[in-house]
Amino acid sequence: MSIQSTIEAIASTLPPSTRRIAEAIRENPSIVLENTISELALACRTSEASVVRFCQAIGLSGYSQLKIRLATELGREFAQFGGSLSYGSDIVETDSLQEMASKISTLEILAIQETIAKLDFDALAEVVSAVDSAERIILFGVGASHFIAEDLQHKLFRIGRNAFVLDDAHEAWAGASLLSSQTVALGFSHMGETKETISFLRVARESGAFTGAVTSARESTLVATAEVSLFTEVRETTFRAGAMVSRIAQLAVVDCLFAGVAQRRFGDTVEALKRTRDATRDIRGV
Amino acid sequence: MSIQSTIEAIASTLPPSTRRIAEAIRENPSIVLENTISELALACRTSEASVVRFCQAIGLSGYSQLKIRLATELGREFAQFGGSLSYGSDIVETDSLQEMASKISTLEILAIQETIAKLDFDALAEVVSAVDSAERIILFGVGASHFIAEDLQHKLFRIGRNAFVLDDAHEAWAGASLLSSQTVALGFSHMGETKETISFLRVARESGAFTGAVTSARESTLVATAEVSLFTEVRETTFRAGAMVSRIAQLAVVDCLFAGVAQRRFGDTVEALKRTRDATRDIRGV
DNA sequence: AAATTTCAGAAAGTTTTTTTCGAACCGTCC
DNA sequence: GGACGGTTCGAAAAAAACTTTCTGAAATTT
Repeated sequence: MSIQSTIEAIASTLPPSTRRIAEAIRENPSIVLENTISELALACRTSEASVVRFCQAIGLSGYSQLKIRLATELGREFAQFGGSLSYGSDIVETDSLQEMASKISTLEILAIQETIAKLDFDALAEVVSAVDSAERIILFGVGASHFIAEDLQHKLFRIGRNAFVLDDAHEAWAGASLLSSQTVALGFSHMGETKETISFLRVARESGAFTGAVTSARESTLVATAEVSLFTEVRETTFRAGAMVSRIAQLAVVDCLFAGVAQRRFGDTVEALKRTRDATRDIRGV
Repeated sequence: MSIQSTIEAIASTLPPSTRRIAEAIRENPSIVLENTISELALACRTSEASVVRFCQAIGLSGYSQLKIRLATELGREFAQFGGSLSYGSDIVETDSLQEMASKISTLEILAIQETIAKLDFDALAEVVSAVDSAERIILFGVGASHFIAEDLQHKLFRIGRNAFVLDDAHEAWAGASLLSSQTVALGFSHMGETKETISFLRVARESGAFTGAVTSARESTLVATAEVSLFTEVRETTFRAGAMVSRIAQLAVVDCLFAGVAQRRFGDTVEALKRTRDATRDIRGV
C-alpha cells in the first residue's frame, strides 16, 4: 500500500501534534523532500521527536525512510498523472466542477484501493463458498446500502443463483425466521449499527442460516452478530460526503464476491455473462 | 536531464576513485537508496569525501540530494515499465480470489480515472443547472442502470430535490408525457441502446423537458435523443464482465453531478448532508 | 480526586553527511 | 634529479540531521 494512502488511513487516529504532520504532508507531500526533519517540525509547530513518531506510526523506521519512500512514490505518481493529483483535500464552496470531480474521484479510487488491499480473502472465500452452495441467498440493507443489496441480487440472479433482496424490516424478519442451513443471509450497513439490519442478521442466524456482514465498522454490533464480515475502508473524516465513497467501496467488495461465485460455478465468468447478455440483447431495440 | 543520463555522460571524464562510484550507481542505482554515504564509499573502496565530490560533479549539492533525486527517478521508471504489468489481463479460471480482486479493482480504478479525465464539464454544468432549478427530476434506467437512477434519486432527495425514479416503461411514458419545461429527465443506459430508456427520453423531450443521458456509447441512439450527454469511459475489451466496471464509472459521474447540485444549493455540501445524517441517526439503534 | 495512560518536547545520544586539510601522486620545468 | 603547480584522495574534524530517552503535562479512567 502506498505511503500516502497509509497516511490518509490513519491520519484521523493520530494525536493532535502528530496529525498536524500528517495534514501537512497530505497537502503537500514534497515538503518532506525539501525540508529536514527540524524544518518540518518547526513548520508544524512541533518537535523532531513527533515527526519520528509519525514516521513510525505509518510503519517506517524513521524520517530518512519517509523521504525515500515518498520520493519514489511521487516520482511514480508524476509519471502516471503528470503531477496533477490532489489528495484528500475537502470539497469547498469555491471549488469548480473540475476540482470537485477530481477530489471525488481521487477519494473513490483510494477507497477501492484500500478496501481491496485490506480485504480478508479467507473471509471472502467463506462467503463465496456459502453463496455458491446455498439454496437461497437473502440480502438486506437499508438506505444507501439497499442499493448495494439490489445490485448483488441482480448479478447473482443473472448467474442462476436464487438471491432475494428483502424490502422492509418486517418482511426481512419474517423471511429471516424461515431460513435454514441451506440459506445465506447477508447484511449491508456502512456504519454497522443499522437496527433493522442487525435484527435481520440475528434472526437469520438463530434460524441456522449462514450470516455475513459487509460494513466499514470493524467494531460494530453488525460484525458481532454476523459469522463472517467483509470490511470496506472509508475515511469519512477528510471528505464529509462519505456516503458516495462508502458505496463505491461496498460495490468493489460485492464485485469480488460475485466474481468469486461466478468463477466457481462456471469456471470462467465469461460463459455465464455472455449467456445472460445475449438474452437481454433480445429485448433491446436497435 | 535525468540524473542517470548525467552520470552516464560524465562518467568517463571522472578520476578513478570518483568513477568507481559512478559505475556502481550505473549498475545498480538503488544502491544509493539502500546505503549510507559511508557504506557506499566502502563498497567502492573509497571515502565519503569522494562520494560527495561525485555528487557535486553531477551538479547536486550532496549525497542527500542524490538520494531524493534518484528515488524520484526510479519511481518514475517503475511506473512506466513495472507498474503496468497487471493491466488488462483478463480474469481466468485459475485466478485466485486475490488475483481476481486485484484485476477487478484495477479496472474499476481505471474506469473512474478515465471517465473523470474525459468528462465534459460544460455538459455537466448544464445538467447541474437544470437539475438545480427544476421543479421535478425524473430518472429512468433499466437493469443495472436502474440502480444508478435509484442511487441518484436517493441522494437528490436527501438534499431536498424532488427526484423520482420511474419503475417500468409504461409508468415512464405516462410520466414523461406530463413533463413540462420545469422538468429534467435523465436516462441511464450503459450501451445507449435500451429501447425503453430511449423512448422515455424521446417522450420527455417532446413534452418540453430538459433531457440528459448518461452512457458509455458516444454514437448511440440515446445520445442522439438527449439534449446533453455525459459519458463514461469503460474498457470492455480487456475484461468481459464490463457491467461491474461500467456501473462504477456511472456512479462516479452521478457523484459529480450530485456534488455540483449540492454545492449550488448549499454553498457547501456539508450542511445538507450533516442535516440528513443527523435525521437518519435517530432511527438507528445503538 | 487519585491513578493511569497517553502525548509532547527538551535534551542527550547516535548516525550520517559535509567540510577541512594535509598527504600522496603526477607531470612539468628548471 | 629536484622543486613546483596542479590534481586526487582519504582521515579526521565539524556540522548537520536523525533517533532515542526521559520527564513533565494533559487527558482519561477509576
